[in-house]
Amino acid sequence: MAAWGGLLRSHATMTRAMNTQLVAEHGITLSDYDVLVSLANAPERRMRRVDLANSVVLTPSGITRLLDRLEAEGWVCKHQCQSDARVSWAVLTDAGHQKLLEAAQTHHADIARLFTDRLTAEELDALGCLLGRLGTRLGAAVAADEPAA
Amino acid sequence: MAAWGGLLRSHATMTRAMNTQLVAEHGITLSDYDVLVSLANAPERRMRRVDLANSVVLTPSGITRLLDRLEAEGWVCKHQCQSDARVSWAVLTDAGHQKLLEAAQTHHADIARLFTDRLTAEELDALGCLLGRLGTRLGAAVAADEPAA
DNA sequence: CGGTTATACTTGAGCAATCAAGAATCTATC
DNA sequence: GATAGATTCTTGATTGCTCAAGTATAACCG
Repeated sequence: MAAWGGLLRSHATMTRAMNTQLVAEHGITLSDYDVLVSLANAPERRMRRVDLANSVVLTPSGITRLLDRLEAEGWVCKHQCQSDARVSWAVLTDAGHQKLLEAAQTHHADIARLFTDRLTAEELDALGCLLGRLGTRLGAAVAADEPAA
Repeated sequence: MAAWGGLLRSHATMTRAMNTQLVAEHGITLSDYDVLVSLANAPERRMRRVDLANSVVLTPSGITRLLDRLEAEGWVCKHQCQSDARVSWAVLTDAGHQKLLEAAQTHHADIARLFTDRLTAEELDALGCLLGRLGTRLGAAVAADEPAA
């Protein structure tokens, strides 16, 4: 129970700080950033919108609107799938990748500052492990999807 | 870094599940619930709006609008402070307390199910401890508008 | 085939939270 | 005791997301 409270509070506080900083310094939200990261790590730097939604924990419509913004900025472009006319790929552009690298610099520094200033490497490791298990297992159980992609 | 990703994902997934459940079963959001809990735990079941905002990590205006909803439902009432005309107490009504108890039942069960099904008591304890430290320490550092760079 | 069902995505309406700005009140200083 | 600066709270405009509904395509199956 304390863990839940802690999770709620620490997440809310951190997320707010991170988001504010990203918006102020780079003009993107934390969700935007996460999408850019997901795309950058994806093969050929592209993902189906559905998978993207799953990856950053947003609804399909949320992704549509988020990508609208990113497309308007030229960081992502839409590409129709050949074999399945329903799916449209979200493809990270070079400009988008550039933007990501740019944002990552300060963002990584912020993360490091927030975490490593307050927890030891061991604790961090333990935390990552616990949260990782919670997140993935939970995703499967609750969202009732995601075969551990 | 993995910890941050894990935190983001696990929180997003859990929060969504919890919020959906609370809305569906009790017609309140997770923030609403947290406010009710904070008030219930406060001395005389009342808090200043500023402190409430701090407690659930919302902006002052966010609290105003949230309390508007709660007041409309009769779960909270506004009470002017005698000694300082600026502050208005948010006071938990009996109906509000009743509502909280009602919601807590299923909510606690959900929390327990999500956590204890996936982590041992020891792990839970460790997680709570780590997150607690992150949350509180962070709150002080970042909320104080710590300059970037 | 043709019909049903499932999947991928978009759109309109709505909502909760944010920021920016403002009103009211307290506190400190001269 | 007036004036300047905090502090508490509210309001208007905007944002990012959700839900519900809709379109279009694919897959299954008689």
